[in-house]
Amino acid sequence: MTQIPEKPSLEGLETKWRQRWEADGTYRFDRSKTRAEVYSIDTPPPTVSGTLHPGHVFSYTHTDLVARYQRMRGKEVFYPMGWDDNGLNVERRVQLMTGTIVDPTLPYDPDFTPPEKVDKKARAIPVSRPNFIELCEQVVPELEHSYHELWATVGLSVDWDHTYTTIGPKAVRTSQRGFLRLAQRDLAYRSESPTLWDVDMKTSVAQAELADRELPGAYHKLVFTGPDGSPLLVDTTRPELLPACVAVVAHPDDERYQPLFGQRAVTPLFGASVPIVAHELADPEKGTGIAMICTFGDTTDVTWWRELSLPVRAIVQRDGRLRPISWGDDTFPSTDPAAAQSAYDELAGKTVKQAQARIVELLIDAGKIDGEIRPITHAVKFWENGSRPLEIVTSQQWFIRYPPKDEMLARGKELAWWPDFMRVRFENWVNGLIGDWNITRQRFFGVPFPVWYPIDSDGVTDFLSPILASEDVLPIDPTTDVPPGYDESQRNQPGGFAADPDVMDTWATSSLSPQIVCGWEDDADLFERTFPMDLRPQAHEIIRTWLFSSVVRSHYEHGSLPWANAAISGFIVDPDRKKLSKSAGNMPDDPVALIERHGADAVRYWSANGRPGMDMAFDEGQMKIGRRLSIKLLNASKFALSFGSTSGGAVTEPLDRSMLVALAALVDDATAAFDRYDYARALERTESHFWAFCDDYLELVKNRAYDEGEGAESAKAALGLALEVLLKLFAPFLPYVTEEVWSWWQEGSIHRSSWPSGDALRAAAGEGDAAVLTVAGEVLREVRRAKSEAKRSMRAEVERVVVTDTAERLDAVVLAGADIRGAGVIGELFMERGDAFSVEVTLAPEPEAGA
RNA sequence: GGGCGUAUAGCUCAGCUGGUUAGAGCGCACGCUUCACACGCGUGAGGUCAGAGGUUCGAGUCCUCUUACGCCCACCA
Repeated sequence: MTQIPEKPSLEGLETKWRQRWEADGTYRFDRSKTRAEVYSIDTPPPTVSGTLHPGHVFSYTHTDLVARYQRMRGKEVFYPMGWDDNGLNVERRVQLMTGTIVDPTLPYDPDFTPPEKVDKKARAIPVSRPNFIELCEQVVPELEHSYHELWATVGLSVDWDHTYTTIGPKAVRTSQRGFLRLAQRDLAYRSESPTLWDVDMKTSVAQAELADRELPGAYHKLVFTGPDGSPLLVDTTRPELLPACVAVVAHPDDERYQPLFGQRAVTPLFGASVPIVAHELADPEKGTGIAMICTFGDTTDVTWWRELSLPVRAIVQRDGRLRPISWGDDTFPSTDPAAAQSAYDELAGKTVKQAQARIVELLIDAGKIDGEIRPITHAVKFWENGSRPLEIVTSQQWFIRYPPKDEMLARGKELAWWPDFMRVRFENWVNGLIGDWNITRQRFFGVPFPVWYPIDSDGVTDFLSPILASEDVLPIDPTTDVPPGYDESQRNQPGGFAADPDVMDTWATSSLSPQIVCGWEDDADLFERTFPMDLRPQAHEIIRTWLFSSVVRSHYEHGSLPWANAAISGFIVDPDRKKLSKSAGNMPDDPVALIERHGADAVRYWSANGRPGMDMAFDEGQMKIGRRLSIKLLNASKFALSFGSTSGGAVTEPLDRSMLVALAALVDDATAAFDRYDYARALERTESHFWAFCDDYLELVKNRAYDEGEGAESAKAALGLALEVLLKLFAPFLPYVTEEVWSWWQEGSIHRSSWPSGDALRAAAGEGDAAVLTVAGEVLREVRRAKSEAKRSMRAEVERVVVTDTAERLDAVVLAGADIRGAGVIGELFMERGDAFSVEVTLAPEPEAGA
């Protein structure tokens, strides 16, 4: 207990209590508790590659509100934090921060240090893969530190002893183990197939990471030669893929082309004879109604290629340039190989974009473009963070088989969604899934596949007979570790082995976050106490990725959901309802500045107004209100305590009992709301109750509390009880100011105290009647109105007040009569029976000025 | 094109299973140095609840359609 300050203030509370909580281990997880006593939270590991913005604070606060509520309800809360430092985004960030780029052919340079200042205009410095990983490992902890600082200041009640990273040894071991188990059950398999490919990052990209962007393009009407030698017009937006054309396709019902099906057409410039085929995905409305199928221009090409069993004529390399090709063989047939070769030589080595420009010139020169080129705008697939459109290349990839859709949908039904309608997003995604989950990334800073491939005596690597690492040696890196039965000298040698060169998709690791934090196989004791978890809080935009893939992994490994509840937060929008983003230029100040300006509690207050699943406008005005509320709590508490609280004393006065009855209803309401993850309602109810408590009850009771005797004792006991309950109800939202006030008169941390009980309050209130305070407040309001209209001070004396009302309500007025007279400075208080409530106020004459 | 959500005072939002004159805070206006708080207190003025139909004794609340916005999915020749 400390002295109540003369002038209570919010300044410095964050630093003071942060340190104290840390020193006392207030939020440390007690792992002696059983599963039933534990509430475990699968925190989203923020990706350290980005920058923190108010949206992060918004949603992470929501989780903390739940954590604090559950803790006060008596649950032992398991609330770790993770950092997502794995993946393509981190690599990109490190590349930019250090001005480097990986060249895997370079040897490790132990003396390499990145430049002090990165010259953004200069070419990136090529570094070896081990050097680059070193850079990542240096940069990432710096990023993590700034995140930790922010979260601690925001007041997240995280147990920092359980922090994990998605690239740390624990995470690598867990994801390698998860992978091996799936591979052993043939649920993970390796296959060569067309894959969406980012030509800048030179890696494949999963369906879940795609984003469409509108790009300008143009229809070119290419002149093919039809079966009878007449022109066959084929519209395309990708003329540069003409050399990769393997067929032309029209809708089976399209009468214009029905006679041609089964015959062949010849491509312009290259003279390749291709079949004319039918498929229902061909749209008679688009272009000329007949399309060329290229390997591969888009995912529809992949579908056609697969379903129509067409050959592969791949021309785009992994760097996005056209590869050299010799025309005239079986793969690239031509009626005029020499002409085809000379045309193609103009394109080889060029980027897709350059090749397009050149081939259009060639086609025009050859008279093979019919009519005008018609510019259009169309959606093109990008990697969500990429800068050039994705291409499709074929390569070796690891895939995870998806479970049958009905099993996945059943899991979605089993999960409690807050709000419930978010389940639909999950179901939409499951129903739209095509193919399996490609978990391979051709990157460097990630979780390596714990796999090698044998090389036969002719030096040919057998990618279809992977050598799996054994679980007990994990984590491993196959590029430095050696498979059983081999030694290092056999690496990349005939008769030896080759390491799997790739790393896992970031979601292949993140999907195991429950297993990572709960200590799957590594810490069976912890796992038993925490898994399956209670809550997955996350944003709705990653339902299709993180939530979905986590459900799949847990379904396979444990035959259960990874958690019982999913709380889906909305995000912040600007006043025009646009999503906040740096690119849109509507990003407000960074969270650190907001906290400095308004205080952590105030920023939390604003966050807490966002109900689960609802987007909310960014509004600093709300933070100001939160700050005002915090200050009010300080002052009102100081006032309530200034009478000397007698906790546990008897509450005997009708007004006091009435207040407690109303408070009990509030507790019930707030508790029920929290149980539905509706923290926003709990706050709103508590807040409005608290202001009414200050305006009416404190005013009504203070004269009596200043006195002595039974009435005063009742007031003090009621004030103490009410303050304790109100502080507890506010504690999840305003952890700093409530802890400060708590420390003035209570032992221990409020955040480890027990959540209030409505029944206990009702027991203390005895025969309380909520109407007493309500009616007293209404009478008081009328008296104030009279004073306000007379432009008199609230302290102005009132000669007499006549209250007209029903008998019942007049009884309530009688019970609070003395308190009303005191609060209103009323001489005489009369009552008259009537049908409607009215109050007649006669003010005392205004004292002479200067008297 | 399909799905989900949102639309209530100038602004940010409540309004739970339909029930008397639609609420709060901010902002605004007018007042008040009231011994917890001027980072305050009091009082007040602001709304055909997006639009059109319908169900009902009764609709902001339920149904249908429309409009606007947001998100997810699909399309991408």
